[in-house]
Amino acid sequence: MLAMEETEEETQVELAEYEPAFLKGQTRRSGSRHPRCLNRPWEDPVPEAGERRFAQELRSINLSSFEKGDAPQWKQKAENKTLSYGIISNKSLKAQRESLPIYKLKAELMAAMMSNQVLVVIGETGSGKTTQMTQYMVELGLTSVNGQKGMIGCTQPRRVAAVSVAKRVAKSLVCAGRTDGMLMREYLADNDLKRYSVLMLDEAHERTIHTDVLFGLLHDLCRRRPDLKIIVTSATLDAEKFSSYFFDCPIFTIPGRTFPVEILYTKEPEPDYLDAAMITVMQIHLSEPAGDVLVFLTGQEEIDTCCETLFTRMEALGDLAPELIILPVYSSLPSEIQSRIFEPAPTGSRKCVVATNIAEASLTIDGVYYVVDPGFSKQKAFNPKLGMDSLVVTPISQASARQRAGRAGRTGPGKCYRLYTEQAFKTEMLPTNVPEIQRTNLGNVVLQLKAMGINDLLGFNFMDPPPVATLVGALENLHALGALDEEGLLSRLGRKMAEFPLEPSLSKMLILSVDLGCSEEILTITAMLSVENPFYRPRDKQAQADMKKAKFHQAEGDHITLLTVYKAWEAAKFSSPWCFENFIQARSMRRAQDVRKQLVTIMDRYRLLLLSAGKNYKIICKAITAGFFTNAAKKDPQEGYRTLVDQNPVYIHPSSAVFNKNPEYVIYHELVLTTKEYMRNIMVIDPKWLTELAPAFYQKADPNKMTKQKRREKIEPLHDRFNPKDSWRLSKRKG
DNA sequence: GAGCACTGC
Repeated sequence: MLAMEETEEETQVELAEYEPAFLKGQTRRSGSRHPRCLNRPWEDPVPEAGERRFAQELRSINLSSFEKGDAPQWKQKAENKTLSYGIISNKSLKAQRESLPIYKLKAELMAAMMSNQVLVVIGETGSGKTTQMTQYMVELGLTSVNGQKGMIGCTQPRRVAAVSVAKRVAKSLVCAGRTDGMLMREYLADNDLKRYSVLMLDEAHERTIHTDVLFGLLHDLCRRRPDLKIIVTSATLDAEKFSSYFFDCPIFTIPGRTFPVEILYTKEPEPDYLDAAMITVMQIHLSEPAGDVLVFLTGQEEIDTCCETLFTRMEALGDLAPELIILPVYSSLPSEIQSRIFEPAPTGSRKCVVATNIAEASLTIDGVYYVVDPGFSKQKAFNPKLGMDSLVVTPISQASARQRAGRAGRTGPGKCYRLYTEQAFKTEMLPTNVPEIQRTNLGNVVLQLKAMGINDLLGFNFMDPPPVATLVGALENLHALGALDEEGLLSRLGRKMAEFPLEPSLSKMLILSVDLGCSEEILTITAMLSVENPFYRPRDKQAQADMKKAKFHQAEGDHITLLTVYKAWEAAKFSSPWCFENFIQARSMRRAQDVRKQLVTIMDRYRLLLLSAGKNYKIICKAITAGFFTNAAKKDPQEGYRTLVDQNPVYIHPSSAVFNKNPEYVIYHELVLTTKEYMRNIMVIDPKWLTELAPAFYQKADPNKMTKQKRREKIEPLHDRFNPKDSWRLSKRKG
C-alpha cells in the first residue's frame, strides 16, 4: 500500500475532516490548488478576454458548502458534500459510423487506396486499423516499388508502440515499425525514401515535432514519388485539416471498438479542481456500481497530495465504505509501482488510478468505467526571445478531453465527469492541442532540415508553421556555433553536428572535445544532461537526499558534478542498490548509459576518437564553453546574474552545486521559468575562455572606454553579431 | 531556497 501519514485522531468523524488540508491550515502547495497560469504560454502573454473570463469563473464560484450531519454515517457524509452535474450529452464518439458494414468499408478503402496517393483514416487506438490497413495493402500488392520489392513503413510517435506494430504485422511480411523520429533520419540518408512503397503515419493527431516535419517532407515527396502511397491516421478533429493539407484527399472512418461514454459537466465552474476531483471520486465510489476510476491531474506533487488526502478521507469512513485502492501513476515512478495499476481490484473493492497525461495515450488501463477530468495538464512552452522553456498548467484541448473520456469506454459503457462547464468546453478550450513544433526550441530540427538540403526554412511548407522568432533564434544560434555560414548554408562542422541526435550546442561541444582530448568525459556529461534529473528527492527524506547529493558537488559546477556521479556509479559496477543508497534515480542512470552507448556508435562511425582528460577538469570545462558560450552570464552587482547576450536577469537554481557560491562568470545549460528565471546546470568559467573559444562572438570591450577596474576582464558580445535578417529570405514568406 | 507532463534519435 501507499505510505500515508497517520491521521491524528482516528476516532473523530467530524465532517471537518473532509476539508481539504489547506483549509485546516496545513501545508499544501499553492500550485496544486489553482492552475498557476490560465493563459496559453506560447501565445501572447496577455490573455484574451475569453480566457480571463474562464479564469475568473473558475475562481469566483465555490463548491457546495459543508454541512454538519448528526450521525457519522458514510452515506450522509458523502451526500453532504456533493457536486451537482447536469447530463448534457450522451453520444458515443464513433457511434455515427458504427453501423457501417465492415466488408463494404474494406472494398471502398481498397478502391480508394488504388485511386489516391494519400488517404486520411480516422480510427481510434485499438480499432485494429493498423493491422487491417497493412493487410489490405498486401492484398492489393502495394508491396513493390517499380517492380522491385518495397516496404510498408508504419510510423508511431512512441517506440514501444512501433515495436509492437512491427511484431504484430511483420510476419505477414514487409512492414517496418518505425518511430516518426527514425523515419526523419532515414530521410536524411535518402531524400526519396526509395525503399518504401507505402508510408503510414499512425497516431498523427498527436502531432509530435517529427510528425510535423515529416508532413512537410512528404507533402513535397508526393510530387517526386507519384508511386508512393501515404496513409495518415488521426483522431476525428484533425482529419479535415490533414485532408486539406494533403491535396483534399478522401477521409475514411474505421469504426472503433469502444463503448458509449456518458459525459457529465459541472453546472458551475469549480474553483479548486483538486478538491472537486477528490469529492467526485468519493461520490462515485459510494454511489456508483462497480468499475474502476481514473483521475487526470497535472503532476507528481499534485498526484501525491491527492492520493494522501483521498486515503485519509477514506480511512475516516472506516468500515462503513467498501475499500478503495488508490494508485498514483506518473512517469518518474519506478516501473514496479507503475505496473500495480494493471492488477485488478479484489472483489468488493474498487481501484482508483490517479494519473498524469501518461494515461491519456501512452498507457491504457482496462476496467476503467469512470473518468474524472479536471481539464488541465502541464504543457511545455518556449519563449524564443529569451530562449527559455517553461512548463505551465494549462487548460487541455477538446481533443484531449475526448481522448480522456474515451478511456472510460474500453470495457463497457462508462461515465466521464468533467469538472468544468459545457460552456467552457465549447467556448474556452481549443479544438486541438497546440502542436509541439509551435512550443519548443527548434535548434535540432533546423539543423536536420538544413542537412536535408532544405535551406529556405521560412518557406518550408509546415502544416502549422512555428513562430518565426523560434526559427530565427535557432538559425542565429546555429550560425553562432559555426554550423551555418553567412549564406545560411551548412558548414562542414554543421554537417558533422547534424549526425548527432542532440541539440546543436551539445553536438558542437562533443565534436570539439575530440580536439581538446576530453571526449570520454564530454560524452558522459552530454548523456547525463540529456536525461531527466538523476537526483531523487522524496518528500519525506529531503534533507537526507540533499546531504547525499552535496557529497557529489564539485567546485567547477553541475556538469562536473554529473560526471562525478556517473563515474561513481560506474565504479559501483552500475548497480541499482548503489543508486538507492545515494538517492539517485536508477532509471535516469540507465537511460544516460543508453544514450552514451548510442553516441559512442555515432562517434565510431565518423572516426571521432574517444579520449580521456583524466582529472584535467579545466579542459573539460573549456569544451563545454565551446558549445555553450552563448549561454554565459555575469554576476549582477545588484542581484542575481545577467546574460551576456541580452542582459536578461537570471538566477542560480537552488539545486545547483554553485548555489550560494556566486561565481563572477558562469555558463548555464538551460533557462527554465518557474517562480523565477532560473539557470539550470551551471558551470563556473574564466571569462578569458569566451574570447579564446568564441572569438567571432565575443570580443574584449574597448579598454579606452572603461574604468581601470573594469578594464581587467570585461567581456562583451559583438555588436555586429550575426543578424539573420541580412541573409535569410524573409521576403519569401507570405504575410 | 526549488519542484519536472510526455516522447525519442
